[in-house]
Amino acid sequence: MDHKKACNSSQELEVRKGPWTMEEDLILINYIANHGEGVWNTLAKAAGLKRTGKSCRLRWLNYLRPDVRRGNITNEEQLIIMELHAKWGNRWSKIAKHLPGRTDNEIKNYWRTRIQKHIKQADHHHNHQINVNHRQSSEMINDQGSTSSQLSSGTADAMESYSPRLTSYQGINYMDHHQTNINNNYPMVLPPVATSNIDQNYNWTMEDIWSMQLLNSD
DNA sequence: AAGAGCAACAACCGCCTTGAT
DNA sequence: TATCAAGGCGGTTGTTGCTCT
Repeated sequence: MDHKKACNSSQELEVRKGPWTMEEDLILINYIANHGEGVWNTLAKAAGLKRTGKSCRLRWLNYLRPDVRRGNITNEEQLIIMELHAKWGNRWSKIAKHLPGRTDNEIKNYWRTRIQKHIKQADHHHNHQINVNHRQSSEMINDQGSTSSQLSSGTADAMESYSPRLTSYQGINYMDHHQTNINNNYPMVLPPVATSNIDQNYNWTMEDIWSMQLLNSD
């Protein structure tokens, strides 16, 4: 009795972390397809996933949802992001609502890794020019005093300063990138639904997985 | 060819809010 | 009204792949 209880509690404590495997993704997709979203902790247990509800929710919202758009942030989207960030600051989920298919996490990463970097570079360059030309008034230029709206005042500079590296980055085929991740991280054990489609040269995509699970669901 | 450094992204963490009891 | 669980959000970190030397 007590022993059984101890075993159960130790099993309950076993929580997986880190990258999701393809198996876990398929379990989550199938479960949501059949039972719907919501009550994530219960969902995680019921689906047999050794993940927290939070982890399941995040994985679904940011990655597995069929309507998630991935990669290739367009120039229009860039402008919207910069405009809305100037308006609202780091309200990523609010900004994401104005970019259909984009997630707050993706926008946040995009901002931090690219836009913010280029704005800082542009500000630095701008400040340097000002310091050279107007040393006496340099105390008026203060990085620490930059608010989000002030940062956004560097928008034009930032857009101008987008490096060739960024341009080439925009040309990256994200699905290829993702396929690489799948090949590296996911075990080569596919569920029965997928085995008939296994091809050594076939690159699996989430679209494939999603369409497969739709075909598989009754 | 190898390794160091960097960029990009996925995922986790902690805090806050909200809703149910 | 107080308490607790779940969800939502923003910040941060870890991992991976690419580029450069």
